[in-house]
Amino acid sequence: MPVQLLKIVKGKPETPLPSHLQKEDFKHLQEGFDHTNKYFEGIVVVSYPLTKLGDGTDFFKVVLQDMDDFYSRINSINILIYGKMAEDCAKVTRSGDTFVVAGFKLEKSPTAREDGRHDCHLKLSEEAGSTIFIYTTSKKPAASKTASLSVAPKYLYTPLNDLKDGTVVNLYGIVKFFKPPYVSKGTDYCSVVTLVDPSNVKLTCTLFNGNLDALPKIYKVGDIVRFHRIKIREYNGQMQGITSGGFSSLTFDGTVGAPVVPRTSSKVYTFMDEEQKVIEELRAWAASNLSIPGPAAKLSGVQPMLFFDLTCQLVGKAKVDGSSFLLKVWDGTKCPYPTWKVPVEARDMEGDKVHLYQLRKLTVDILVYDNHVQLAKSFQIGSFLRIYSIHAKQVSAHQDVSHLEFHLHGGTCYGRGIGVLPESNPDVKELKAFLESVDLADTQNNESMSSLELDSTFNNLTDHELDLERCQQLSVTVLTDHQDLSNTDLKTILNSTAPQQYRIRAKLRTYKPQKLYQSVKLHCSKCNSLSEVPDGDNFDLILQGSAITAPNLELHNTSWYDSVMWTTQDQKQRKIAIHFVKHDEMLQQPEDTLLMIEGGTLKEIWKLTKRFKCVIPVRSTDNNLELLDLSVPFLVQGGTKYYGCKQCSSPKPMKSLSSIAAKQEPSWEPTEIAQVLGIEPLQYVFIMKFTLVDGTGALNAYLFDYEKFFQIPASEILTNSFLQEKMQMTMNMLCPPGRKLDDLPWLECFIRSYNVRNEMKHQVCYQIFDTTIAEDVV
DNA sequence: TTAGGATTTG
Repeated sequence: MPVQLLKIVKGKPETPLPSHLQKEDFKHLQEGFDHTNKYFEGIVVVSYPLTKLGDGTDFFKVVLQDMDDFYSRINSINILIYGKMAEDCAKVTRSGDTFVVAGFKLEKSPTAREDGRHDCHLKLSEEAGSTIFIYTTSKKPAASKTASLSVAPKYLYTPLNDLKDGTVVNLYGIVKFFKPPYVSKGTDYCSVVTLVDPSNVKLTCTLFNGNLDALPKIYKVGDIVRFHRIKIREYNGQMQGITSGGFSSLTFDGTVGAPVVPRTSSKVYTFMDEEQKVIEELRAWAASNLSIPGPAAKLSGVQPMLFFDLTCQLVGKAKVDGSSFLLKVWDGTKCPYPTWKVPVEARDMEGDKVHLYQLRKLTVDILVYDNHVQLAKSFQIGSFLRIYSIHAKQVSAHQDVSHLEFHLHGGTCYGRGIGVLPESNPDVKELKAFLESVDLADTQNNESMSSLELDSTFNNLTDHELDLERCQQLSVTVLTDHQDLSNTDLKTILNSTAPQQYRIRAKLRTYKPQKLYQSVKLHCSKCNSLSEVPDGDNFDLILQGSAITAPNLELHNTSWYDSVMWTTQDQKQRKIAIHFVKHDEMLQQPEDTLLMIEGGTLKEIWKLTKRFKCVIPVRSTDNNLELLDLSVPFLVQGGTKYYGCKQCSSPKPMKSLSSIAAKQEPSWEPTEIAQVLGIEPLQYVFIMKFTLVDGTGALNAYLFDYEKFFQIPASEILTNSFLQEKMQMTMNMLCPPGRKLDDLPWLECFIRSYNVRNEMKHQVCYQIFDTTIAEDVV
């Protein structure tokens, strides 16, 4: 029978397809392939009315969507059916049915350019010996002969590039932007969500509901949502989604490898293996195509003048005035800047007084305004909040002294708002564990409290003023050793022979370089050479050069790594191969995985380092995978590029890494990786020249510091704007711009003198050592 | 109905 309707039982056809038929891939529907005994399967996404051609032949056209590669740019194909077969099909076909077609004739499609579908179409007719099997999803059979059909309901999901005005659809999307639910000016809560999917089309949805719980539980950009029955409308020339009757949603964590557990308030929902597969596909697509922000900032990482999201616990709350409300929160870390305390009467502060006092040095005050007040009032003390787009406002109160204020301004621009996170949220679990581990005695003296001290919690103490005063009298640096030495004045040191060690008390009159990023160099501890940190342009050029050679397929998929390869769709048709190193024959979690990449660009490598633990750019030769030129990093981990010394390294092929992969718990430490690869690693170091004065004389001392002096790793400074800011603040504290010598703070340092001789001259130089910035300065 | 992404100016 040319057209057969098949009954579906438990998701499978009751009658199997004839065994001689084999499935044909969408991409193999090309001229030149033999399609005898092959079938193609797809879902009917469009069916046209039955028509008659000029010669009186019946004609029926449907569009089938390839479900194996649902998110390819081209994933649908025109099916043209003629004669009696057209008439039969037209009677029973419904959108969403699965069509299996065999015995078709393949031809170039004259409409491919205009309809964006497959460049071939399939022609079927009884005369040509074609067969069509239809798995119908319609509950109401279209023809009497199918009256016995029973099928599970099946949802059809529309890609975002295929949305039509006035329709109600089901869809999946990755959250690109969202406003957490807020109180609208009408009767409902409102949440605005912008989605994107692998068609690369965006859709902004405006969702209303009187019940906060009925809106999608989105916690961060990158979450994945499934919307059912969302209405599509055109607004300002673009498609827009809006809640319609029966709207429901599921939200999933967008992290690759995270459990696929839907967040929803619905008691009943469908979610099956197929849907799980879609979520996993979307996660994978997002991981390599979208830049999903990394972990949110902690209070210790707040950057002045910027906006940030904070996951925190509510410790106290208080009404301030009609348009603002105070939330006192903590996340277990200490903000490195002086922060303001909003003056509030103790009796107005809701929260556990003892807890508020104990945490007083770790809590920050966040003042929320206008539309956020109503929501803020409703939060329970102790609950976990995510506050989106807090403004870290830098306010100068006195000369050279500033503090940070945290405001959640009115309005909902940029997703500004507050959401309560459930205790089941992984970020909350992590935060709770961290808060429990915080040793309060570590950050403050945990003395017993008097009522007087309790009151002082709410006084507007300006800690930073006290800090400044301390800096005027005490030293802003401290010694880490040799406390028994007494001070020597600079004049005596200048008149002495080298080498010797001294303890000094001096002021920093000036320092070089003034542009702090210029102070970072690379140092080889073996040959003692110093070199500049290569710039990214050079990295990119070398990557481009290495991308010319195609990956060697013989080196793919070995016992210790799995490989994937693809070709870019741009004109260059660049081939990229990624080799994921396995452990115990298994792939590890992305955050534990080391991968090697061939043919990638700087941008692609950068994206991969956000997801994966280590990325090593490589190239293939006839026999081996090898490192690139040592002008580029031999390893990129987190934000840091690790370089090797060109003089002291003897690079080995990448297979040397397999010895680390085989270890019990490979930690992928850069030094260990360097060692097995024959690389002498270069270390990032700060090199600065301090001009020190003490009233008896002036001398230049070099600072050579990996981390100890500034308590900032030199390896991280170039990629971390917070650390740059912190270092600048430290230097401003050591040497405040525009101050008279009298007003400069004292530094206590150890210096050592040493001789530098060449043929022409002899010089005594000085180097600072065993000295660090005082804890309360940084 | 409400909002329709695109930082307050406290």
